[in-house]
Amino acid sequence: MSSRPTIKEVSKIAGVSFKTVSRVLNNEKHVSEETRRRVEEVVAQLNFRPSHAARTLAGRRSFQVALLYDNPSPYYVFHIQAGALERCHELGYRLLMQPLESAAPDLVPEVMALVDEAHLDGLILSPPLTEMPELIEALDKRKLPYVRIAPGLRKDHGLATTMDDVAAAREITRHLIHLGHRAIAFVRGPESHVSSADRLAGYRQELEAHGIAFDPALVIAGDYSFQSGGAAARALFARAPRPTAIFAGNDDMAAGALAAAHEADVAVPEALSIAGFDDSDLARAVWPPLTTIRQPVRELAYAAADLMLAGNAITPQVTLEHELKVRATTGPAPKG
Amino acid sequence: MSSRPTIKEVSKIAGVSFKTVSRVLNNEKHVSEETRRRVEEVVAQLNFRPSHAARTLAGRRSFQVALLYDNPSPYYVFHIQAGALERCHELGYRLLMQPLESAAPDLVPEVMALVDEAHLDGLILSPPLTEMPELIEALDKRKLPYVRIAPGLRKDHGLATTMDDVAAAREITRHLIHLGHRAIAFVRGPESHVSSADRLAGYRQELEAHGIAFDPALVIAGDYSFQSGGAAARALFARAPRPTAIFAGNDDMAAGALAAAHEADVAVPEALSIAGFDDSDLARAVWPPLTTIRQPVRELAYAAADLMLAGNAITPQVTLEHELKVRATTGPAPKG
DNA sequence: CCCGTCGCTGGCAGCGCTGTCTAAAATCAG
DNA sequence: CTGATTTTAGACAGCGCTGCCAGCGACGGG
Repeated sequence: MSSRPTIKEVSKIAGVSFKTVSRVLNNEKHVSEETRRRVEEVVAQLNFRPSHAARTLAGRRSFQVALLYDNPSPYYVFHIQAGALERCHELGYRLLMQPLESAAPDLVPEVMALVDEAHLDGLILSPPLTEMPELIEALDKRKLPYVRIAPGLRKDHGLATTMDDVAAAREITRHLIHLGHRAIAFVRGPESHVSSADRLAGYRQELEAHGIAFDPALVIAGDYSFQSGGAAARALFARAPRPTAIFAGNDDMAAGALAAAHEADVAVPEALSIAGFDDSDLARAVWPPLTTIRQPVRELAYAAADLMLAGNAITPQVTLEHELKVRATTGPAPKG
Repeated sequence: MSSRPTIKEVSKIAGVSFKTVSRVLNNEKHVSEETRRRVEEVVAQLNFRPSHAARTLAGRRSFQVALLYDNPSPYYVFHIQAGALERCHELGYRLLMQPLESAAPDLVPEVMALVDEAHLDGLILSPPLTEMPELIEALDKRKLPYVRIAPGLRKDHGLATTMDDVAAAREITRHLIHLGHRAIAFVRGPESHVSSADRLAGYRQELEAHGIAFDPALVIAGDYSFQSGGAAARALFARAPRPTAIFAGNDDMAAGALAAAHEADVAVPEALSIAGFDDSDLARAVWPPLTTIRQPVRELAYAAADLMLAGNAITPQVTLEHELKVRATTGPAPKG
């Protein structure tokens, strides 16, 4: 570990006080153009980067935020990470990825310890951590800035980026209805995610808007996993008459249902239509490719970081557009 | 942002000097049992966590390492992250996830700037960053500790965790040969990953060990993406006679080939066997589920962090076991 | 022509710890 | 029981920055 240059060495070479170098680094005013240029030259020449630890210790900001997650989906985590990382990087912030167990009894103290230890300037919460009342409360009490990615947004509370799950679910349900389906099953996600409830609500609303009675027996509980999608489909296949379409609350479960259909020799989409939600990598990798809703995961995270670190207070909530992706797992309802 | 407790407050309550608290926190000796207990009590009671920034600045260690990656696969990144994060957490280290572009001209200065800025204690490199000579050289010169995850290991240079790609590729090729396949195509990955070359070598070796001539025409270039797997399969389907098996260098490409087979109405595994490599989430999500090699991605990363932060110098290289997962995309070669 | 103001710059304390040195108490050898 | 050593503890500097305050020359209003 060779010795790294410090701000003092830079100042010596540039022939100014080290305080002036600090000003240049922090883009403060009251530095003449001439001086600024000279300092910047030396900084570039030495490839100098100020010590993050020292700035954190001396200043009131750490330029460090954490993204809290508790999600088993590689796809989801990878993309929110990418989006948040990008915006943080652009704004000169560092991002700590922090997996957590939302059910752990010491969740709040754990988070607080992390905040203290790292002097965090803010927190980005992803589902289901967006829905932990004790956490939100503790954050508010501590006046710690935070954004929530894709929460239910029932109470429009604090900074958040989201998409309209209800509208999206209605859209894909409508797509199915327009194809002639009437017996449409819904595989819901875990209770802990408000998105599951929202998608269920959208499904139900659209059904009723078309005069189709909502049938609770057609709603099967899943947990957003591939396995649970397969199990749900198998349960549905055991019924007569079989529903002609399955709308799964996410792509993993839809892929599970699709695999179950293949296994049971149910032709998709001829005998059964399947729709997912998320447009994860999986949606394009299975056969036939899944009809689904594109959720702008990466953009949601990018906007979240932006909102917290560079946002104006005028628009505390940002809603991003989803998009119905009609692919090959949905088709006209079979006759009869 | 309420005020966090400091080491001085802890020391005041415990009735010792703050230096003694520091000793307890760092598990140094020369502290009486009695004193240690008392201090630990106060620490727990206040939920005190020492300021990472201050320790970094004052000490010679930052308890901070970064995991460098340049990989488009959510699955891969998610799992190395999980493994590395777990071991780092256990050892009291913080992990920075740092995406990078391995082809960028300023890769080395970028990394060095990161190291300086964060006072990093070490680096975990994942493919293809494990194979950048300038990076390795710069790291060596700076005497910065690093581990490489799954490099080629041709020159056994420095710390590394790896698996035997050659042997694994031989194994799965053997499985295909035992099923009666003779015309086995191979879809290779990008040049930048040594794993592609290793897997190709294993494929070739096993072929020749069974007296099957290696046919360069049966090797199609891919880039580890789903698309490239599909393209390779379509190119193969245009040939007569068609190979009876395709061994793809990773699961994404295998899934692409599988989708192409479905599209072209080629029955898998009856008319065509397909094998992948990695045992990613995808392998179980497609239909039929893929025969593949389980690569212990998470364990590789866990071991890497362990090697660098807690390892002994005696075993600088760790090789982890792979496992052949025979699922449903491979079957007896069609007669004819 | 003096004093207030503004733009630019430097001086200095201090953020919360660790490293090192030193002092006091406890332990041990002879 | 004395001198040497070890264990335990505190004092203090200083890591590399930022925040705050002071200084200094230029400029302008009265």
